[in-house]
Amino acid sequence: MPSIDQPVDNTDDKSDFVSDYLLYLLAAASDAASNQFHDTIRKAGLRVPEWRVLACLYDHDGAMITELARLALVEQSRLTRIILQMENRGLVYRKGNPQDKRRVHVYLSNTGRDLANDLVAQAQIHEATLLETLQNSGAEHLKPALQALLQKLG
Amino acid sequence: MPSIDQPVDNTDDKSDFVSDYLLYLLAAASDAASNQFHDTIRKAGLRVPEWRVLACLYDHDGAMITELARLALVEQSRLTRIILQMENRGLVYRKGNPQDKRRVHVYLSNTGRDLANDLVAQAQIHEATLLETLQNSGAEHLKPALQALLQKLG
DNA sequence: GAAAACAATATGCATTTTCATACACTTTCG
DNA sequence: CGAAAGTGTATGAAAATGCATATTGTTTTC
Repeated sequence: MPSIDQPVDNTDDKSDFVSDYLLYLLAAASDAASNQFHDTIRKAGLRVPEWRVLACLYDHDGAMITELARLALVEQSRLTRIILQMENRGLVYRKGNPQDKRRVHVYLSNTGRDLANDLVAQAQIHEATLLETLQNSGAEHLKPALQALLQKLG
Repeated sequence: MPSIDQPVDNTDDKSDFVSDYLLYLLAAASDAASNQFHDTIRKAGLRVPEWRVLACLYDHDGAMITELARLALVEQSRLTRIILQMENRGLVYRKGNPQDKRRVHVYLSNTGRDLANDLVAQAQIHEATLLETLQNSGAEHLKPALQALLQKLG
């Protein structure tokens, strides 16, 4: 038990603004919930944006760079480089579109697909556990509300 | 109307996994909602993490570096550098704790406080507008559910 | 059917970010 | 007390990031 301590604030409860500010709550909740799973990601040898790309490709194999950037919530030039790295690691491959030679489509390799399957399964387990933890906390409203928000803002 | 186009997917609706994955919904919703306001931030000459720090200090003036890092959702060594920059710009100042000389407390300067007041006011307006847009979308459940989540995971 | 406008991806470069760890100080404990 | 363990902040260096823009290809317009 520290003695000299009279910290400015050791809980968050005195706050006025941020603790009731929607944009903060969204960021903080995303952060808190995701961090739990990010250890799993890193143990699989991936960084978070790479996992996001893998998960998006799981649903949208063959997506274009631009689509994928939007889906995975990363800026395009950054995605280009992430994809190059993932290609070097054999997780994905790129293929030009012969109809429109500007376009580059990205596909999961077999290795990449195995990894994606594995991590998606783990993500679903983690999610189930998380939702269980959140029982009686209004968590049942969470997904629909978030989906509606995305709908309206998308 | 493009003709040669048979894109893999131009809406998000075919997806299986991510579009119903809580961690993705949280990240995407946070992203979508925040991006709206981030223009305001940049027009004020701040980058997003600086605004977060300012907002946290608005509530917790005098917080320690470590506390502030946790509140503002940034890694400690990064916060140290953000604070140094903000100090150089005259937005905040640092003050050692005489009782515990390891600790550094961060305070809003007058300039910083003015800016914080201004931006917090704008944030609240933006939030009100956003919530209005989200009427009948279950938005009224959003804050409580997020707060509960943070409570349980904090 | 050119020229201009637009679109998709890549890249150069300055800056930021991360990670590990150093450093200074404090608390604990034998 | 004094060594060891623990905390809080800073920093060096490698890597990632963002921004503006180049490059290449496509659509539109006249």
